[in-house]
Amino acid sequence: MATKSKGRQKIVMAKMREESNLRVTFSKWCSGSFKKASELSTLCGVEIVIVVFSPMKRVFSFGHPNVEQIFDKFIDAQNPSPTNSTSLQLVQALHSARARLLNTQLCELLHHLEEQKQQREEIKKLRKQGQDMFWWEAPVDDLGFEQLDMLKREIKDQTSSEACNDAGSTGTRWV
Amino acid sequence: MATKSKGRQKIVMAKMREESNLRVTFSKWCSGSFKKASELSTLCGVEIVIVVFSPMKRVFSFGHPNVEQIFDKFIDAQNPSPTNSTSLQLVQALHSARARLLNTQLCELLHHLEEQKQQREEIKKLRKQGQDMFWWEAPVDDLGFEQLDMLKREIKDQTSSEACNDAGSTGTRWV
DNA sequence: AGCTATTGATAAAT
DNA sequence: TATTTATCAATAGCT
Repeated sequence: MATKSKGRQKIVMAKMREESNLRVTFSKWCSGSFKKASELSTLCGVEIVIVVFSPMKRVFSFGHPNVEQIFDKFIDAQNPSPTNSTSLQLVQALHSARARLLNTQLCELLHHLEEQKQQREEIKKLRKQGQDMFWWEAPVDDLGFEQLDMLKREIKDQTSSEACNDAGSTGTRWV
Repeated sequence: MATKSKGRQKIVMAKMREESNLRVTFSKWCSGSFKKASELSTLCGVEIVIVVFSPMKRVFSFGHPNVEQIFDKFIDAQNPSPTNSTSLQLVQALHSARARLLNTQLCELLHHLEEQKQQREEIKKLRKQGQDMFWWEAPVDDLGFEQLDMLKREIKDQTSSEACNDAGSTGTRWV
């Protein structure tokens, strides 16, 4: 009898036109990306954080092992003492990304950005259609305003006093 | 004649013992992870940021297209007006990660963390050896204290007033 | 930093 | 939107 499937087929690296496939593809690639990050973390014993804004513009992320710190930090809402500087580290990292791009990727990045300006506008149209959500779009529990406000204050504390010391002690640098 | 290579071999998903391979593996997997993120961004037209702390504890990152915004933001150091909320979005993302882990990954994550406590201690030892650096360890230019202080103030502005509005307008939510 | 033989990831179909 | 299948893509071990 005939084959049950054509198997994986080569695809063009461009914005997917089929909106129905877009959701499935995002789900698969997002999962795959997180898995790869997890494995990189395991193999090399390094810390990694990924943040993705889904096609539905919901923020989705993976982190290891720092997410655990943040988890502990906010699950213990009774004790809002800023003991780590994860948020600050992220800002540092993004900052360093600037320097890295300067050295190696700026031209390439700008090229990609040029190509995708139109594509982003298509996304806005798609978003308006209000599709049913997949698992990765599922809503999560709200913390409310008290926790939000606490988070704000926490960030302020971290960025105002012990920032440099924390950065130094972990071997990271402001670039 | 015999084959030129054994080809890819299966590996155990655990901290690599050979320190010499660790560097190469990190380089390969880091590149692969960034490439995958780039492709996810292209295929699905989504924004993605990756931050990795290398075995040498240097921060390394990839972002698309947000890095460009941050690039512009800090390259234009003469004009410290906070016009976007990228840093805030990152904090939101990490916060949402907490809820996601609650739902699906907490047990698995804690299991991994348990396994890797010893491994992280080995990393500290390795770090002290002061190895030669690979390309991904190359130093980047420093910005100095003025820019650092500006960054701090920028974050404060973003987290103190327009946070909720920004989150709402972009479709993201505090979880 | 390049080469292959393999393993691993995933597009299409169910 | 989970599984299965047939491919494509990433990379471990060498050089």
